[in-house]
Amino acid sequence: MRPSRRDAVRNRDELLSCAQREIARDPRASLATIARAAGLTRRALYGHFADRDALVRAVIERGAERFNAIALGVSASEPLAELTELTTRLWQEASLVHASAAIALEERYLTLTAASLAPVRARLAAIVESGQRTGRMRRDISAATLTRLIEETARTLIVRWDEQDAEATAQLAVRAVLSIAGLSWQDVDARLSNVDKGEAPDAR
Amino acid sequence: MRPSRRDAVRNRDELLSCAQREIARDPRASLATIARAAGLTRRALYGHFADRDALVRAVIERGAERFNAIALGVSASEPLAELTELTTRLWQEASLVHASAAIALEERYLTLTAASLAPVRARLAAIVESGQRTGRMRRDISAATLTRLIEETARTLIVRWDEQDAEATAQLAVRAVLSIAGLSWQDVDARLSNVDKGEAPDAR
DNA sequence: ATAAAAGTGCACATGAGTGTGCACTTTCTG
DNA sequence: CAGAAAGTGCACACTCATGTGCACTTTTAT
Repeated sequence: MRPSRRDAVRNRDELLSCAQREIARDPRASLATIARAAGLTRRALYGHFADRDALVRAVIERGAERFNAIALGVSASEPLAELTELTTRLWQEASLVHASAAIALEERYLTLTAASLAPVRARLAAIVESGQRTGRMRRDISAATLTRLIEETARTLIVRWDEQDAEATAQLAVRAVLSIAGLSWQDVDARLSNVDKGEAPDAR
Repeated sequence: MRPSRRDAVRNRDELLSCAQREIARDPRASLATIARAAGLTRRALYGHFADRDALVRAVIERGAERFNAIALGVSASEPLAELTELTTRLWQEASLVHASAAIALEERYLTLTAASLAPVRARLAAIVESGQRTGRMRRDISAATLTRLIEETARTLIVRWDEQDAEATAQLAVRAVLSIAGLSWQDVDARLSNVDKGEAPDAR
């Protein structure tokens, strides 16, 4: 009655990351596909997860940890810089964002997915609040709506841009998000041209 | 051997619009669901369309006509006004945009969906070209990329905003699109405050 | 009113995905 | 090495959606 085996732990982990990847590619990836990607049989998968539902929930909870790490990892001197950093970090986790967006399409996982995204959402809401308060972000839209708008914009860019040039696309996402935040394109461009400058002009 | 019956034509049309609506709601709506929504049996549906594929293609082609009408219907004195009008018109066809986005998720219909969207895309590309040429839209992003970016932004707003207040949401979509086009939020706000003014300030 | 068109209500075959049982083999781990 | 844990390979039952056949009823247009 030994507790567990190391390779089993590895396999479980492999199943989770393969599930995330396959679901990101196709929201209704079959368990057979996922198991095969992890180098296992469909039957073996049931040794780790009771059913599809349990697997998906585990994937979501796994994502929640990384989202939490992302939320905690963002800190800059000023709201627009924080927004830039948050966008970039999320871009680096493209597959995770993609999977979480795909899973959230199913009514059944809406609540849990929202919970998993909570830390990032809270961080973004705080950034927006301080951005509006200090006059660096637009004020023609309420904080709640702007937060949602930025989230949707970032998600769209990350999920729907399969281009080859990752570097350029990440910067495109930042440009889009800063524009949505209220900056004119000249301000966006200036901000991204001299990245070394600590201080940046406000959105006026 | 009479050619057809009027109610049959009506039913076929009803099937098409119900299919569009149901697919907008859920991309994998079953034929039973669609037929029921149209007040028919699943069996009767097969009297109008050979199979699911034929139905979906008919839905796409039906959408193409309306997209074409939208593309032709947009004309204003100046690119940013045209962009505003195009966004508003697409917003009014939210269900169509929604369905077309859902259908395009399937590899199999990508080409046909793209063809159906071609007129609107061409119109948008022309607007962006003239917007950049006259200095009213951002120049830090290539015309092709900006066109795509605006399209994705508009689609996201239209598809993912199920709010109650249609008026406010339509305006939100316009604000987002104009911001993506390069305007500062103050310029966007000024432009939407006095709608009566024919001429508007450029994006500088 | 009547005949053809349209639609109903069943039954059936097919295919894909899920979840389980069971005998068997492989692979860690102490 | 020995034994338990993990995984394989198969069979099976179940569900859901698609597509077809056929006898039957309803509706429309002439």
